[in-house]
Amino acid sequence: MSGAPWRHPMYITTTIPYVNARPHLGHALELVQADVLARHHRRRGEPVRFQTGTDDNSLKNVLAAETEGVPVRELVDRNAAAFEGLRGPLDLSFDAFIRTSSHPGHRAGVERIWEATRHDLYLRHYEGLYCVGCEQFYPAGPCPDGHEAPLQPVSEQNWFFRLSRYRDALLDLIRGGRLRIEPAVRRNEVLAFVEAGLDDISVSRSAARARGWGIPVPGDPGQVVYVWWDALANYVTALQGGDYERWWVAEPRKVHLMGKGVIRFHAVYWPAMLLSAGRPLPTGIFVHDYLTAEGRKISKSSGGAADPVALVDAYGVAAVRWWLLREVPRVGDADFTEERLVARADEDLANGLGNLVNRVVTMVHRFLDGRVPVEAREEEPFEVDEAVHEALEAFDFRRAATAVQALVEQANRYVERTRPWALPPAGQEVALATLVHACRTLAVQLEPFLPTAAARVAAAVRANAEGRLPRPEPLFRRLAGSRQPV
RNA sequence: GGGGCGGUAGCUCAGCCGGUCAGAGCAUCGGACUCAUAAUCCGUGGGUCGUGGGUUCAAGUCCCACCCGCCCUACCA
Repeated sequence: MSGAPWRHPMYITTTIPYVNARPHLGHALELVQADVLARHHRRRGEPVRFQTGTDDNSLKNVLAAETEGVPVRELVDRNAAAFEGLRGPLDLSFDAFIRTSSHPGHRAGVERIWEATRHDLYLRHYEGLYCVGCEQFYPAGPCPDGHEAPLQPVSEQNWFFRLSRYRDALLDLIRGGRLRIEPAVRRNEVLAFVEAGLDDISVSRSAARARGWGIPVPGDPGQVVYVWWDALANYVTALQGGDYERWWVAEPRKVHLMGKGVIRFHAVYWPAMLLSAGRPLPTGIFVHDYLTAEGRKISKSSGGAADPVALVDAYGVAAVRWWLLREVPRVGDADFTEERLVARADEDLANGLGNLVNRVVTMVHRFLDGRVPVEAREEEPFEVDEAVHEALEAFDFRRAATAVQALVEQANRYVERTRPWALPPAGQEVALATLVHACRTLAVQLEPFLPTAAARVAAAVRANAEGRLPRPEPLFRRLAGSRQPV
């Protein structure tokens, strides 16, 4: 047996948003969180698949296209491209981007799952009030979410799924921890919901009402598959060939990230669907809360303040990612303001990290002719690896980012304590070698959070062929006062 | 209607099983330093821990009621 430790593979997904509009900061939050997890686990040597994408088949897309007066295909393509285009500006490292309307294996995959759950499907005549906004039926109006569109009276034959029979199995899974739901508040919510008893759910819609958009029900072309049934399946349909075995069956960790609004679909419907189909289940569900922007709910009308690309253009990707990671609590909504973004970036990145690297490198040049005597290093405990790992295991991105920031503060205190400029040459070597080491550690620790900035830090403290550090240059400019609000 | 979460210094928040838990960061004020992006480091002030009861030798920390904000769920017609 080889002594190499086994590295637990990890499959990380975000939800696939419907694309009736361009992405906003809330989408960026989920993507960046997933990205941090992906990079963190890759760094630990674990195989990672990080997948995201778009739900193209939602009826809301059809309605948005009608409102705009453009073909659905065109609107969906355009907005899906905007989501995929987040990759560059936000420094995302997803391995796969699935679009439910065009992924080569998706439709066939949905059809297979449909067949596999057929023993739990039955036709039932249904009359009810349908809210287009929620894509859901309600016994009576008005729509609890306050969608403006009036509820439509609908009378049709639909396919129903015997969700009711999975109550006990779901409770066992969640209580037993095989399906981990974080934070605990959300877990309790799901348990309460399931304990109260589950009704069978409708999993198809008439094709006419869906304007022919979506995936036809196998053997019943008059119906299309309920969009959630379709969308949830992406987590497995995107896994083609051996990928399905590798990332879904061979017991990797499988973690779904999502906003609190869609927890029921992921923690109840989706596991039940998989149980019915005889397929393996996800192992973890992490639920984040919502963002508001300048005190208001984020919506299409809230304007540029919530446009992640505009924010990156104005302030840089480091500032945007850092705000999302350092200021958003694990539990509870968070209010985004440009003021907070600027303050946090200047405080932590410019005055903290950037200034630290700059002062260290400057001293190396002034006192040591740019050379770093590595063997002289003092064993300062600049260790945060464990703290970061523990925080990320708990999906506590803020605690993890704070742990990295603590290293910056530690190093700055070390400078004040040792005062290298007042030391004799031998002492300067020790102090500066120690500090350069701290900066290199920082570059490593920062990578999952701010990959590009981390690379700049690494380059700033990397010796060239002659063993010299590059000339110091500011790594982060101060943002306060330097930019017009978005 | 039922269930749950939150209400702690000006601001954002930590405080798990009750006893240095009255804290951190920012902001304010004072000091130090000069290597650095007028950056950094040290220290100070400030709070009846939502309200009112209760349990206890001892309660932000447990119990009850109420007020405020929010979430989930249901629909009592």
